[in-house]
Amino acid sequence: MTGLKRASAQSCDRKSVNKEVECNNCGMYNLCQLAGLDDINTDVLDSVVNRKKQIPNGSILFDAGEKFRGVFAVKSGMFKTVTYFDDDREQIIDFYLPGELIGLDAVNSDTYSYKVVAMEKSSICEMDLEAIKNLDDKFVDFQAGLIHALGRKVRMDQYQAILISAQSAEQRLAVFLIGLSSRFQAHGLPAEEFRLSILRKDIANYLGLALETISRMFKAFEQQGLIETCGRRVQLTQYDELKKLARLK
Amino acid sequence: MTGLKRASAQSCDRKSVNKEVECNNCGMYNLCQLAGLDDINTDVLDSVVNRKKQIPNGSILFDAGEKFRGVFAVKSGMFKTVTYFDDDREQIIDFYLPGELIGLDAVNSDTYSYKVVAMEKSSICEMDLEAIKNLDDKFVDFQAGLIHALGRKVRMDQYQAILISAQSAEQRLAVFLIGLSSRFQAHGLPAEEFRLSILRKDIANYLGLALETISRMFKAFEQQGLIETCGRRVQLTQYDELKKLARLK
DNA sequence: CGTACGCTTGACAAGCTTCAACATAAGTGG
DNA sequence: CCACTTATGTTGAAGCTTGTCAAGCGTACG
Repeated sequence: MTGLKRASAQSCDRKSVNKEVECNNCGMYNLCQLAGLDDINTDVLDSVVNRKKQIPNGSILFDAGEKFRGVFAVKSGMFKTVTYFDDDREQIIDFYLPGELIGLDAVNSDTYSYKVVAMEKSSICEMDLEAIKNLDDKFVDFQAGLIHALGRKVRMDQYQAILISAQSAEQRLAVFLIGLSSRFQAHGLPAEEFRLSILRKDIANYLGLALETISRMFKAFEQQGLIETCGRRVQLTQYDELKKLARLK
Repeated sequence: MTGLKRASAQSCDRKSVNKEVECNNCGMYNLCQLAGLDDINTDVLDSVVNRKKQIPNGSILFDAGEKFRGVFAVKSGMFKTVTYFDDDREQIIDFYLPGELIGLDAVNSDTYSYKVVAMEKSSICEMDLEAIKNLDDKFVDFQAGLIHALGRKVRMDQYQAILISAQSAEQRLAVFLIGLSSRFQAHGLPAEEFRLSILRKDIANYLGLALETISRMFKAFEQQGLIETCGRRVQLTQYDELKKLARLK
């Protein structure tokens, strides 16, 4: 028997962590360049970007209503954005993977509009937008970069939204996994095997399903040979079949 | 018996049309101002904005893959954005109401990424972004306006996405109606009574439910006295109760 | 080693989809 | 303006999917 899952008592690389994103694969890279550095390693950048700050698991990067203080790129780990219903039940808005930008939508407003929580030991780069305004002549191009990034964010969110509203639990979970996979790939990380740091509870919350349904679906996918799991590790062993389930082009 | 619904054979204002948005309530107003006019009625604007162009029902404003040619504001009527699954089933991404901006996310990319269809006789204002680049000194501020608008779009879409993924059909439809209502209100249009130009089929598609379920939910809401309907007209007779169902703050 | 948390599994009930038939409204051509 | 046709919406019955509740297991961590 090959693959991740052996006898359940046997060990596997459960504790493994997803790799961090390379600068040139990061969603902030373009903005970093536009901020004025030709060589990403020069010290010039350090006046604008606070690099690879460590964020412990469970800590809050920022909360709804906090004053805007910059845009963040996930360097490693994973975050979730959260809001609340009238009865204070938590609702997950979005997950953020390495290479993705957090807080973009708050750029020209005063405050952030949601809470951001680290879902594991993570690291981030923080870009100080005030500092960038001082780079006068380059500011127009930097803004154009922001607009481009925001456009991508809108399209990505809409795409995700469609998917979450799929009719069957099977389709929703398939779409969710394919989505994660392609997002890892988009930032140069392994697409068919990764650590899924998201709890069943949070997947269920995000997809609007019961946690038990998620559990059963994972089992069903494994039995169909679509995926293999080992602790938090997930391997998409039949990517194309899973994609067919998701009904995506 | 008061209200919209009388005996079913009786007539009511079925053909009524939603009002058009006033310029100063339109999502494009800020951009129009930033484009350089202090008085919205001056001819200066006409070099940049093609105003109140009529769009017949069912016609395509632009299609996925078409070259970017500007941003649109809905002046009157309603549009839907659409994409397709692998089996060419249509999937609705979003609806656009008077005062809302279409195509913002395509600004610094080459092409549009979805199809936009008029759902009734409508009118739009089109803003030519190339022409705006000529307003050099004002361009930085204009871009800032774009960034602000994009941020709002991201937050609105995320908000909607959360809602659509609500667990029960009842909650989804409640959320959908409240959402429409607040969007009409946001642009100075009547919030508690409006023409719902969206077909059951399209609501179902958008919410990820069967159209029969939508039909039954509408009936249930009417029987609970939450809404009254007459043809395409909808009146939210107990807004607060409906909002409670939607579980929104 | 024990406790807390996350995950799995089973049984049952509720909710939703599907299919089919019908009703109503809108559109078309004489 | 009416008869016809098509599109849209409603309703009922049956069956499947999913949620809920409850119990138990595995894993992580102090």
